[in-house]
Amino acid sequence: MHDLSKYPILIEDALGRKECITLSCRCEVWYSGRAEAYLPMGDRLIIIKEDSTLLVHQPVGNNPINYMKNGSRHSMTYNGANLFLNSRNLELKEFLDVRIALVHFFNSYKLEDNQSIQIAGTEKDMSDMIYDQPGLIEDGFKPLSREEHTKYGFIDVFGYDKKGTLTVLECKRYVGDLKAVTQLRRYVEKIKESKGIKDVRGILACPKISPNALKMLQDWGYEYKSIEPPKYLERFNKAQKTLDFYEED
Amino acid sequence: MHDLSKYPILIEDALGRKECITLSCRCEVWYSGRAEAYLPMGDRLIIIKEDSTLLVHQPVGNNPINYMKNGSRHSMTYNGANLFLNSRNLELKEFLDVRIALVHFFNSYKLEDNQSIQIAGTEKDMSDMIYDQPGLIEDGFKPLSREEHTKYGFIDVFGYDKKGTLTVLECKRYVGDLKAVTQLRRYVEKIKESKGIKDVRGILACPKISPNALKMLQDWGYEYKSIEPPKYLERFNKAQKTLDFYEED
DNA sequence: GGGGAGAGATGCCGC
DNA sequence: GCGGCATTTCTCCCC
Repeated sequence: MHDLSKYPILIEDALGRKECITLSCRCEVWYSGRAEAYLPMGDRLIIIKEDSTLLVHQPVGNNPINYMKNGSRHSMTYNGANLFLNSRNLELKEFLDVRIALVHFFNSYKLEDNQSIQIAGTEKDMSDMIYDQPGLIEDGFKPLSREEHTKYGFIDVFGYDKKGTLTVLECKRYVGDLKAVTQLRRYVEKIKESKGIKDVRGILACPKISPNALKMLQDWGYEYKSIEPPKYLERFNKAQKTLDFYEED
Repeated sequence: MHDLSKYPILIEDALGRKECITLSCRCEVWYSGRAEAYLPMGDRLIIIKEDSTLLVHQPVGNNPINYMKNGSRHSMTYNGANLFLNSRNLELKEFLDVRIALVHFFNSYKLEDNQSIQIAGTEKDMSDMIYDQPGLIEDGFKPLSREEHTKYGFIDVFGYDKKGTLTVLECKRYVGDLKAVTQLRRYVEKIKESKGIKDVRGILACPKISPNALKMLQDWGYEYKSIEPPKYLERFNKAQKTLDFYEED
């Protein structure tokens, strides 16, 4: 591990074979691009993926402390004392430089994975649920078709209430905040302007709402409807993730 | 590598020693919590950090495809055919389950790092720059305070122009968009209301602005000022990252 | 702990 | 490519 001279060729070979590289090392990092950053010497885990994505992870925390997006070019050199990992993305004008003083471990391996994740419980699922069960908003609410929905851009749901008043709905899957209210306001005003109608209702549909957001909402004459986002996969998950399932498999 | 029975104890020991774990394996993943998700079988890199953060990375892409935040508990079991990595965070009501069919490599190592990153070129730097050099906005502009906190949010910079008109400034470090304009509008309206003044200017300061955002800004009588965010560390970086620097070191 | 807003946000879909 | 917006956003700061 302490002979650093072998790593430039190991890295080059692994990059050529499009392997996933993991490098645990003591290093310092400079970044220049959308901002300027410097990270003093410490132990980190560096990952280079087959698409040339580069991640530098500290030993704590969710997010990489430094990174380069896919499309970057990486090269490693050795100067007799340190390894230097230089990454650059000329299109994005981003540069990342790592000085490596010590390597704790190195591995590279070709990963085979062409699967995509399936997710339920998003804001899209929520607006779909409201389309299918408009009574969740209120009796007599009639959403317009999805085609017209797309025609008006980014409005989650809109339709007519039982009195025939045009109604704009903004869905949030978690706590409705000030931004959600201003977003709703913008859509209502856009609809008023484009349709030439003065009487348009605005409803914010979310499981919770912050106190300030509720006040602003009411000040502007809009409404809040408490709605839980759907979680379609829940039963599927519970059935699949029991150990019994796999023992039979 | 193909004897999976050893991994539960290896993982347990590594977790006990607060080492950083990297596990490259073929697996499928279930997540239940803020949403519901399922990821079919494929090769991934799993990382468990000393603070119990867990990341599942596919061989491409910037972000983890699944993850658990720090504060989660992890355990691994073996049923004679597969390994099961179960993570749960009871406080956040989040659950992640991994079925591992094959291990490509495993490593754990204690990482020592108590350094923090230094960043320049953020929005805060931008409002500081304007506060220090108010002439960047226009001649005679006099900033009163930074980050004025109001009940409807906080304002980056506000002050008086040379004619004595109260002026609200919203700074964005990149392209100003519709959200930035509605944010500025919200602040201006709040100031008008709380101070009881009708004549308040609103200026959006950013290097670029989207066409729709500019139109909305002008429709409402606000202004756009092109300002580049500062990059204080740039010279420092250029000096430090040359190889000569380290050869002398 | 909740609220509000930035982020080197990222990623997705639309035009 | 840009624009607009959701995100299992994450993170920070402040109340």
